[in-house]
Amino acid sequence: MPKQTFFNLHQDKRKKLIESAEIEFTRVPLFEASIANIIKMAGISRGSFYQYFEDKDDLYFYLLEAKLNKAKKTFIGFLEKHQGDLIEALVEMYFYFLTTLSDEEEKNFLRNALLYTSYKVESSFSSMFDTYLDNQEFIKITGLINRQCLNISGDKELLHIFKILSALAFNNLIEKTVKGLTDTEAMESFKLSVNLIKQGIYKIEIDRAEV
Amino acid sequence: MPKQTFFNLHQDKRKKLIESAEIEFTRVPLFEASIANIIKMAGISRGSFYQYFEDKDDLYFYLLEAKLNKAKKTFIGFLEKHQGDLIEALVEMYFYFLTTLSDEEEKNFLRNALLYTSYKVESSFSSMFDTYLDNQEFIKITGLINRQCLNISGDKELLHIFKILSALAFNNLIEKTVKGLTDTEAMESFKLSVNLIKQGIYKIEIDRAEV
DNA sequence: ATTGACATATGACACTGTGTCATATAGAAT
DNA sequence: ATTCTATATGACACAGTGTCATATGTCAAT
Repeated sequence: MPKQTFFNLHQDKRKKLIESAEIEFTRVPLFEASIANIIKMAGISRGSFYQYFEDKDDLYFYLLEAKLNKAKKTFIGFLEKHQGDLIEALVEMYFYFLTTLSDEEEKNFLRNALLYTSYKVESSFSSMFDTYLDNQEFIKITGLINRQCLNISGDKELLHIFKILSALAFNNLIEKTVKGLTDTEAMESFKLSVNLIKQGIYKIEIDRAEV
Repeated sequence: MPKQTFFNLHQDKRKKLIESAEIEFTRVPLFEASIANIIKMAGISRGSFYQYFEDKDDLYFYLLEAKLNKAKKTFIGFLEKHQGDLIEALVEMYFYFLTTLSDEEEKNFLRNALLYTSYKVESSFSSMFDTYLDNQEFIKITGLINRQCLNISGDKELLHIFKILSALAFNNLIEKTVKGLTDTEAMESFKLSVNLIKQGIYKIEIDRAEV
């Protein structure tokens, strides 16, 4: 978390610093990003940077967290829109990432985050549930979900389904990025996977009721 | 890929270098690893290092690739053992990672790889299929798989199922690592997810035959 | 308006690390 | 012995990080 000094900063200065950081982290992934570039762009001194942040990571994860929180809000919106259908919401979320976020800069920031800190990105997203076990946000989200269409017996299964689906979404995004698939190809691939998961991958002839 | 000079090296020297690199990459992830440490341990000069490898990444991914190839071979073994049951093979593979690989050093190397270059690790593993489309290895693997118990219509679906399952396995491994779960907890979590995928997550009352 | 106390700003610096290059050495082939 | 080629070396130029002594700004109290 940035230090208090950073939050005391005049809005303009803070904004310029954030923008400079975004440019740098869009250009290259975290480990290649240089503080020198950021402070040059923002027009502040090296010493000041360390008044505001612990180090490069501090700034980076602050930015990333903000973007992820925005994404989570968007997701909750989709959940409401689809009357709690988790899968429909996730499919639309995936689509949203592919298209609405198709602004090149934003995309490259995401790409750098996904490839080099995927575990942070994904665990932040998929832990939307289990980190907020006690607060309103958790209740809000789980309350939204329509459980009737899901083959689950309790909260534990619900959590797992959410994890499976977000794992799938993130892995598809990474695959798209690495292989340079088009949006359409990525979307189709994702839908195919989701359908397989919906139906179940094991062939069984008997009536599902016995499960 | 290391340069020819590296492969021309006397076996002892090469082995010592590899071991030194493993120690360093076990200590810290790629981006924090230092060539200085590796050459100090291996007792070679800085210049020599650059005779053998393009850079740090070159050495790292050479080691990683070797470990992944070993893992792939192990997986094929499990596939044979379980008469082509993809899921049983993967569950055992996951178990193998958790236990057989429980030697602390090896584990930390894996941890560093998973957290910071997960996309490389996973795409290397899950592309076991689609990168070898033409060669014997592909035929060997797909030939091994028992399709009768899978709810698929062709190779495309098979590929997706494999991707889904490996995404799940890797994400579970990462979750275990990040959250510090015990082997048992991780195994249970993985099995729960796998069962959900087997059965399908959508509740349907009708006979599956109509799908 | 001056003082003092505190917050903020600065860039030189010590340090660690990378990749290169001119030079040295070894080995094999003739 | 000589020449040719492969390999070895560490000093060096460069780039980056985090720190610190010092400077500057701010503002409340007198």
